Amino acid sequence: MSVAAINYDLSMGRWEPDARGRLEQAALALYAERGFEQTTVAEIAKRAGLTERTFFRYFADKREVLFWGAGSLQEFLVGTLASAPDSAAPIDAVAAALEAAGALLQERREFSLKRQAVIAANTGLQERELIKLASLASAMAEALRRRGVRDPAASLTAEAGIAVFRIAFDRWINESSQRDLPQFIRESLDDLKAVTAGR
Amino acid sequence: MSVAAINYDLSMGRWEPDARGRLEQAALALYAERGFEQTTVAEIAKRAGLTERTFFRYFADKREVLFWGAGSLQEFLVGTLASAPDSAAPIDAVAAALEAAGALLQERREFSLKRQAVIAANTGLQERELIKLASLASAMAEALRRRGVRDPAASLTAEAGIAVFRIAFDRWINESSQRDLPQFIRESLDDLKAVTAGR
DNA sequence: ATAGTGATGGCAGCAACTGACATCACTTGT
DNA sequence: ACAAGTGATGTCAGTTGCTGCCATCACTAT
Repeated sequence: MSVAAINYDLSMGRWEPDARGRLEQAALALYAERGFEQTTVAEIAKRAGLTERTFFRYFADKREVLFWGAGSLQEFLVGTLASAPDSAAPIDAVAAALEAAGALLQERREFSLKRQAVIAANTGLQERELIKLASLASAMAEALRRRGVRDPAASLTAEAGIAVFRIAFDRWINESSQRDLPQFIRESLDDLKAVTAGR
Repeated sequence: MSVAAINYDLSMGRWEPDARGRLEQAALALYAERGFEQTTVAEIAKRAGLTERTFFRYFADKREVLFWGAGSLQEFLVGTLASAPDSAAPIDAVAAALEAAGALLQERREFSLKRQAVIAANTGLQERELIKLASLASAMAEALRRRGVRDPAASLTAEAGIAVFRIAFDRWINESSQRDLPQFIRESLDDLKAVTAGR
């Protein structure tokens, strides 16, 4: 293992900044190299210059380290949704928020590719991703309710939005074409509208 | 603990029939009584008159014991979808299959209530449920493709169907009204159609 | 009877995760 | 400058989920 592959060095003591970030980087690198199951938490911690116990202070479990960004993504979506014009139909407000979020994700395509490859290789990680998406749906449904949308429409709109996002994201990751993620989202929404219209 | 609460007796040797069923019943009972995390696999096995090692021969992990039925549900859905008339629009064929499956679930409402209460109390179990639903969606998408539906439409239709089912099932479980689950599904689909039409 | 077969038990071991407590680096008040 | 305080980290022991390996049991076929 080359020294360059390690993201700490011996001159670091305790209290080196950004322990969480170092753990995230170390985990993603190791999961990508050897696979999720073949990586122990102790190895991640060691690579980050910390101990296993400290890992579990930052992340609830071995999987969560890949999903720390979900929180800020959720905040962004809810915020964008809340500031949409009142005139927008709920489904379009949701789509607009997802497109904006997609534009952000797009800026880190390399990272997204690497991360998704790791997740795709392990069912436990897929489970975690699904519950994060479900959490996003709940948060968006709540934001819609604050806009006066009633249930079940609010929940259905949010769930439909997440379905659209999932399909669009999947195509963005797996198709070599360099098209825009927001563009994929728009197209998927149009497809959903066609499909639910019985076409 | 009363003797009646135990689903084996000392006259049983090895080779008593339906080990899997006994494990399922024991697990659901214990998860409902003390909660999922407070129940050890050893306790489940003991209650079923077996050992921990045997539990893991029947179920891949402690959560899976609650989801054994998902396989047959998936077969049923795919079969029903495959035998829908060619004239039916994809979304309506999916809805019809889901309604038929809902009619089956309805026959065991007590069991469904108990099981959902256990799942609702634990995020790990919710994760597992989500991936089972995602698997259902994949299987339905594949069935649609065999009907000639192309791909983003097939995936989107299946995902939308699962979203409809989730919302309908949730209402069926949590609303005291004794309305039909298939009826909830129809209504949720209508809501989705309205919502995606921009209303 | 004997050998074979499939289900089960027993045991050792690893890794994920947790609680309790010690220790260190840095800050604050005086 | 020094002591007390604070928050992040280390250390260690323990539980539990889960797996591999081999022995054992009940039953079946020849």
